[in-house]
Amino acid sequence: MVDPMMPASETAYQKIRTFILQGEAIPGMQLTEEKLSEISGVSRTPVRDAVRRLENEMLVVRSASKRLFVADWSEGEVDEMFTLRAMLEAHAAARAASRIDDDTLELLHKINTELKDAVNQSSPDVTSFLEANRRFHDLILECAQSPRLNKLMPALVEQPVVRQTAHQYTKTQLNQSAIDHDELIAAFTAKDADWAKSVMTSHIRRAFHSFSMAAVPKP
Amino acid sequence: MVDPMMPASETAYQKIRTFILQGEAIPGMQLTEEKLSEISGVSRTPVRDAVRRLENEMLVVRSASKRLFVADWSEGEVDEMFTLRAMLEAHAAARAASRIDDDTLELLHKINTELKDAVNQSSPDVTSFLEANRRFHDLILECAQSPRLNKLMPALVEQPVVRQTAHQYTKTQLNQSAIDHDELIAAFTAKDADWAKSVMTSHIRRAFHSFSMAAVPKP
DNA sequence: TGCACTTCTATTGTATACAAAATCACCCCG
DNA sequence: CGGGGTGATTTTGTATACAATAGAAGTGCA
Repeated sequence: MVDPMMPASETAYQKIRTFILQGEAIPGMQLTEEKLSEISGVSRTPVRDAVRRLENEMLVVRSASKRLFVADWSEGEVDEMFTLRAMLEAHAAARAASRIDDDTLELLHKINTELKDAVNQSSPDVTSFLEANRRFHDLILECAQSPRLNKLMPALVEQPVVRQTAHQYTKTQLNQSAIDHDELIAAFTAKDADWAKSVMTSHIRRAFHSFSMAAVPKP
Repeated sequence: MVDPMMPASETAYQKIRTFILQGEAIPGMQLTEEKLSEISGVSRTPVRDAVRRLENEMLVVRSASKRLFVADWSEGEVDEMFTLRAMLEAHAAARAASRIDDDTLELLHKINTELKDAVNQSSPDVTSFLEANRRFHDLILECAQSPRLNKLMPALVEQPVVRQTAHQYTKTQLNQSAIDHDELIAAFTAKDADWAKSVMTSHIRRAFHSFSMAAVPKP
């Protein structure tokens, strides 16, 4: 599936990223460049390139003495992340509403159908759900045609804690995402920027509260 | 003033950044790693580190074939940059309003006094103005205590076009900034997040329109 | 002339060796 | 037993050489 002749720095980026997102890495643990080059099978030079990218996504952090660690956030930081993501994705949705074309609308519909299929299994296929969800949001971002927004978003999505708790979501919660997406498509079809913006804001904030409940279940 | 034992990658970062921001670099011109290592006096390895940082600030861009160029934006992109900056800095101001302490308030006041001094010369000292302005906004950002916001902001400030047109601002426009800052301080003193947010939004959007007029003077 | 193909050159990518810096462990002295 | 320093070890930083790739410039053939 992946390009076998991928540059080493890209290999390193993907391997390390997966290592962190899949939860093999413990938040706060140290990552030496040496160790990372073993994990990814390339030398330290491309590893350092990969690490710079991961630093910008805030998946790894650097201590004052330049040592690397797997990121670890407080509850407040996760909250702030969702807040910022809601602001920026809502803005993206508003821009997309003004710029969207019929082909893109159709594609969004197709992706959301796949998302629904992933949910409507006897036990929902969370991996496929996350994959379809990512593609849905990425397409909107692309449609917003804002290079700067594209640069900023990676620092606000795909965080390990969030990914891991996704498996605890109920079918009802996953279905609500599909319903939100349908309403977004309706707003896009009407080319109503305000509507799209509002729906996206609700969508992200609801995701945050679903996450909070899954992460810290009340007894 | 600068640390003489600065790491080479930091030297490279500052030299290249200055090279671009001071307008010695022409938007769209190619930057080879070789050339950059000559400019900064270090080898290509630390240059590559520096370039990664500059890429995130979108001061340099990479073509599909990985060649580097000085960034060059359309009017629409500058507009979008100010819009995003207004959103995020307003959010930062709101957070800061809830968290600010007396020492920080006093410091903000002191910085704004320096800013006013820079403006109230027979011919305003634009360099000092920009310096004080930067410190004022940086302090608010720090006070917002959001690591993520801190990571995002560098991609939205200090753009070459903006810096260069700053020298064309009228004394009235520069003074208006000082007045905005005073009102921000008032909002912070009252710990009124909404007020702070509104003032910051107006402040950034006014700056955008001042910039537009300076950049594209109407006959 | 136009256009494919091939060589050459410019530029980025990677590995490795060594330098610098930070951390750690230990020992000595009080 | 504690504190401070000192040497060893780990880790990051830098330079350099070479490999791989993209772009440019020719070259020959129709």
